[in-house]
Amino acid sequence: MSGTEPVRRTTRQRSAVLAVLDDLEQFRSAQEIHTELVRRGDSVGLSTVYRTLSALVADDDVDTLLRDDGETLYRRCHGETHHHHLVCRSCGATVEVDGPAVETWADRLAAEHGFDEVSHTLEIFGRCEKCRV
Amino acid sequence: MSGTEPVRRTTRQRSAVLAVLDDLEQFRSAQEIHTELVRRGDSVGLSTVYRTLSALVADDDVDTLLRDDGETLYRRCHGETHHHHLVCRSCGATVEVDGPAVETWADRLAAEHGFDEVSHTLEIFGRCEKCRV
DNA sequence: GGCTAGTTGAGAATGATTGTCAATCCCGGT
DNA sequence: ACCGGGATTGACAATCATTCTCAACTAGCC
Repeated sequence: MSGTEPVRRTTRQRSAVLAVLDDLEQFRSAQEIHTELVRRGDSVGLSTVYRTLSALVADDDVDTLLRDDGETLYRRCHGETHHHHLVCRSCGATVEVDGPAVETWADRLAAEHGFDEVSHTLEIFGRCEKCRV
Repeated sequence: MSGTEPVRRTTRQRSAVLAVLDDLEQFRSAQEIHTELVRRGDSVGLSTVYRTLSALVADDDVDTLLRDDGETLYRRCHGETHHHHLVCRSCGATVEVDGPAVETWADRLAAEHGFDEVSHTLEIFGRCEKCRV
């Protein structure tokens, strides 16, 4: 079903958002990305930032992360496959990690309890070396 | 530091919120809990619902869960210790699960990358038996 | 150069959550 | 039972991220 990715035109705004994402290594909120665009003098409407990010997520070009306060963070990821993140709470530095054992554990557990269509979220937060006092 | 839990008085409102939490087996949003209170004719101000839930979370009497859309869900849990949840996406039925291997894996991984003050979030979503078509 | 459907953006709307602050209530002391 | 004061409440405003609206704009194609 589908596979018919809706056509995405190449616009100045879309390119600008992608440029910011490519430059930033950390997870950033839509608001922060918008601010960065303004700072660069390459201003893009806030609505457009949200729309573009949603499209990128739908196309699996960007990863998302839900912060404790419910705000959504975005980041361009390198790994093609499913992976998790080890994120620094202060600076946002991110390490992509695999957790094959966790995946199978979660699936088996769910199956044992009669659940199907299983998915899971797993993120690790901490403080990286550079952010120690 | 601290240990001095601020005193919590016993009020009608606090009891009402706890009563609802005890009756419900699933994760529920603050808004839903507020609505349920009104339905019971045991109305409590929305601010108070939020305040009470925050206090309960601070006292480790209630567990929270962040839904995909960023809304916070609350539930009274039985396990004393740290645990995770297997939650049904349609009906909210919840199974409390342990994941000792995951804990150590996460901690070791974080340490290897020079992170400290590590915490993590892990929730499993699926569709329970009763909710199959 | 035009056509047209996808795209944009300013601002309004939504919805959860938090802040304000005067009125009210719990509870230990009396 | 009666006080007094600090904890608690609640109606409402304020905040904040995110989504919606819709007229104006533009990329890609003839």
